[in-house]
Amino acid sequence: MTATHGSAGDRNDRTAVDLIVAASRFTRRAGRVPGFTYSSTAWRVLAELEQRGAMRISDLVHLQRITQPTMTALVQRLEGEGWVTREPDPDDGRATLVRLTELGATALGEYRQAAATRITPLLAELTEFDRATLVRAAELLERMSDDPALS
Amino acid sequence: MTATHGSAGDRNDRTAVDLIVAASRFTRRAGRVPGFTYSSTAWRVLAELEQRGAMRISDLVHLQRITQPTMTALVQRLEGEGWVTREPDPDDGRATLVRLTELGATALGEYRQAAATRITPLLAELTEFDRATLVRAAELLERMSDDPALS
DNA sequence: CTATTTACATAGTTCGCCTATGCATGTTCG
DNA sequence: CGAACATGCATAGGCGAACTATGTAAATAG
Repeated sequence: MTATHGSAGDRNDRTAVDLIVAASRFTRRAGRVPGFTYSSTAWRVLAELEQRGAMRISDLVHLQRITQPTMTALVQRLEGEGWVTREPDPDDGRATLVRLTELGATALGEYRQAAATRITPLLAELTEFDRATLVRAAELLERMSDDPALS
Repeated sequence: MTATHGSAGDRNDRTAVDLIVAASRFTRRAGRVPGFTYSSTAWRVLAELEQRGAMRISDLVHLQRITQPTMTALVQRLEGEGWVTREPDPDDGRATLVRLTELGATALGEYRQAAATRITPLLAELTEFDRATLVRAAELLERMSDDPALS
């Protein structure tokens, strides 16, 4: 970090790095829930399917920023768990539609419950203002994550 | 998420889950910097060594929440890059001290620079209040990450 | 119709995590 | 003092998570 002059750009650089580090650490510690061996990406895929309904593998690829073969492999594993189903896309003979199953929704809910159980008590220790800060920060992180510049 | 009653606990559960998801997505998108193939954990280890000086493998294990063999392997790879050195700990014949090299500090700086380059413009588009929100959120995430409950 | 693009599966590789195990050193206690 | 136990880390093996490369089939463009 070049801290020669305290311009806004430099301050934002520092904030950017701090944010990446903090998010990374938090993700590592909060996201790995004992007893749940699948990765953050897997849970994010399930959540995306829950929110949006059936999606193509290529759609998931774009949203999750991993390569198509990685996504194919993951979807195959999730299918093996009975958490998703795969069917041909009626609109395009090349494409596959991935759909969340009830079993998958249940598994996702259980992961969420387990993850929340570890974080919620920490949130309860914060002030109302700090909690609101984190709520807003989550929104901002999501928004930034969706920015085309981060593709 | 059981939204049957709007108690604070449930709201905090929801916030906890949103935070985990948002941090995970942001980490995936912001932390994977084109041209830099090492994982978040690797950069965090380098940053920790930079901040604290030479450390034992077991110290790094505790701080990063990964197993000792995983850390041994990572340190070996980092050593192979010339980013860290390993030497016997004079205080304990079993232990190894890992030390950041100048090359490692340079590599870390380059990663930071590259990572910041992609996020900083997004920060510049936010209001001053939202930026302050993210600064505070980073602090809170770090604090929560350090909580013994998340071990 | 041909050429090109798109969608996804397969193959191979490396990294990132894990558990299990083994060796060496350090500590405690009878 | 020596045995039992604890600690620190390296190695081995396994699987998931990521990648690039490649191939097949379907869709699109000219």
